[in-house]
Amino acid sequence: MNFNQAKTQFIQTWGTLGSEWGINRSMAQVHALLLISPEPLSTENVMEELSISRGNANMNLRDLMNWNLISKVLVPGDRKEYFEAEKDIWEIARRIAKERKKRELEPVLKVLDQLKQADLDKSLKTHQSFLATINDLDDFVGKMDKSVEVMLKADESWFFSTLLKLIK
Amino acid sequence: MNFNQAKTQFIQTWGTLGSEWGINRSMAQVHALLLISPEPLSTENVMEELSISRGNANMNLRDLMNWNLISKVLVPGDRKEYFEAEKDIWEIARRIAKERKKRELEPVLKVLDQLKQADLDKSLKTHQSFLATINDLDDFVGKMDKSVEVMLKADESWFFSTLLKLIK
DNA sequence: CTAAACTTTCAATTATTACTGAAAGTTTAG
DNA sequence: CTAAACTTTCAGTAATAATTGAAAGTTTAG
Repeated sequence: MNFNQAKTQFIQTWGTLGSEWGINRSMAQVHALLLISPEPLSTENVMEELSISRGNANMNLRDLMNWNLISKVLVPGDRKEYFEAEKDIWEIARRIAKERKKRELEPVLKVLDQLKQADLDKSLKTHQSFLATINDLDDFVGKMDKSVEVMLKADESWFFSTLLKLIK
Repeated sequence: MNFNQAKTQFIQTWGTLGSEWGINRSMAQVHALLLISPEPLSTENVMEELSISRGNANMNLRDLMNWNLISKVLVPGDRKEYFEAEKDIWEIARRIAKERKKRELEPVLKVLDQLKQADLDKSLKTHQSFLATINDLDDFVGKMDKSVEVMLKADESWFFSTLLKLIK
């Protein structure tokens, strides 16, 4: 396998993985492209490399900025904007975890807490069962949330070594 | 908020969360419905409760079986099939983690390992950068994979207490 | 065996999500 | 100031994913 094949397959694979995890395929591909690029790339570069439109490239670059996964780079003497990706995988994982916690975990926790307040008749089996599930989930999601906090504060080697040395 | 409102909102919320994580909305809703139901439900029950078609109900119930999240229950004297969900949230999390590991993590690891073999010219910056990213990712995804293994072997209280007591 | 009860399949349709490209908006060099 | 260089927006279109419902398949009671 030569470089271009490998590069294409990497971008492809990352795109597929992304879409399996609810991330827009193109966004994941743009990210992959920037991850392996030694130099910052312009919108045009991205358009060409991935054969996508200007609008698409622009939107996904903007989204990646909102996820804190890439940043703008100014090249002196050039009016174009260039983009480069954070390359530290652990840092990437933390930023993704942070965003998903904020966007998904926290809202769900809020809903679960509200549902606990619903006025139920505890003599009914259906209501009991509902409450039990909600309570269990709230507890679990709360622990997940806290775990992500731990991860956000931790450094990589500590985090994995704590986790992994216990497998033996 | 009364029971039916709470129930509807829970099913709704779970469906939304599911689709944010790459899981079909209906499948997540069927799962939510079964999670809070004190009794096993038939395909007809599911169709009525969620106002979905027979085909849709059947497919999603089958998928949930493939994910090991629900199982068939036989009710004596009844030819219909009934379904009940695993209710232990930690067990649910383990089964989901197990499946996603198998379906998504492992294939990606395999690709990354192949990409490491690509024949590259290490004097080129682009190739160096590619290889560095692939290596870092492979390492990281490998650790994630191992962490899931730890989780699969662990029991809940141990797992979270190990993780959480270190936040202080 | 066979007809009723039930489950599964899948082509056609509908809903959702993503993408394009041209126009509008913004910035800056001169 | 203004025209060129660049970025953003968004209505229309295309691609993808999910759903329906009727027909085909399967099982079992009698």
